[in-house]
Amino acid sequence: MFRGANKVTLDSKGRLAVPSRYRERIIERSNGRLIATVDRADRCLLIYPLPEWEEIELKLRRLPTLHAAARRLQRLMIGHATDLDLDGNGRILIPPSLREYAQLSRTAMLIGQGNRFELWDEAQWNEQREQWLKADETAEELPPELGSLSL
Amino acid sequence: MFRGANKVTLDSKGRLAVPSRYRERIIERSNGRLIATVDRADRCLLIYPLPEWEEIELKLRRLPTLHAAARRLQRLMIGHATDLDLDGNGRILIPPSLREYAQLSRTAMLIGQGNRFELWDEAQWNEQREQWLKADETAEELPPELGSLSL
DNA sequence: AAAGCAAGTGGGAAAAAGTGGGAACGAATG
DNA sequence: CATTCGTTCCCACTTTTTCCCACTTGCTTT
Repeated sequence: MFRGANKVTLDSKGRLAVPSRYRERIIERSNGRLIATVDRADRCLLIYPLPEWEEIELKLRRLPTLHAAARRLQRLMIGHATDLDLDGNGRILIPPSLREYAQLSRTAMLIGQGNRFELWDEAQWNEQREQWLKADETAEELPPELGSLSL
Repeated sequence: MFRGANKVTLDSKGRLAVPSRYRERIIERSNGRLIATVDRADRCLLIYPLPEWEEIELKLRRLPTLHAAARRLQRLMIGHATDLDLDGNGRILIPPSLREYAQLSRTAMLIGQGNRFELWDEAQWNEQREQWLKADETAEELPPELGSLSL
């Protein structure tokens, strides 16, 4: 699975070199085919190997179409899902609309998150991280699954 | 299936170039025949490959005719359903009545939603999207399928 | 410390996609 | 019956995208 935080650069055409240590795994898992979509809560992108995404898309499509919140989720996630293929140099091309959504400038962070990556603009990633660290978790109400978590 | 958000333009004759990555699939699925109709809730159009639409029409027609809401849905959806054929250049012609309904200007967004597309005026799509993102989902009543969804 | 290799970066050329205009065909009306 | 309006089909141009090649940078090894 994917782990770790990587500083990456988007060139003038919007291309992003996937760190080489992930490439082999991506190619064997999905023949280099990835899907990027938007994150609902944060201004970042989610990048899945195609088979992982297909499972998620199936779950989303089974939700009731007449339910407003479900429809919103479908529109955001399936509506923004875009195919990205690794090119001959191990790069992917982030299309302008997604680049805009995540407010990506030249330097970005590619974060391994298990079955997917998250792609953040570097500045926003750093800012968010500081905020997460500051938040005093003990003061908050934790859902039961979290309270019993042992790290 | 269809995914992704595409900026498209309607020319002065009302023609819309379907992004090439979808064309092959549309042609093999329905020989280039599409059906457009109106969305019940939002000012946008729904565009289905003919076979997909036929299933939906069947479902709609099976709804109880005496139920007022069902009757409304039938009248709106079946009543506005219009044949659209891909022309030699991969374009479809959006008829004036549908263009009006969705308040389509020159630039529009074609959104893949699994078995169909949605066609929005660009400005309205952007506006709606911002609202959806602002909406705090956690504050709402989510159906059980949504609450346990793991993305 | 230098050389070699691997990874990352940039640019250019070829191909494909998108756009607009015009001509031909058909229908409708005077 | 002729003319005009509207629609459809087709061709040509422009823009965008994709693919490929070459250079740079930084690490590793000797």
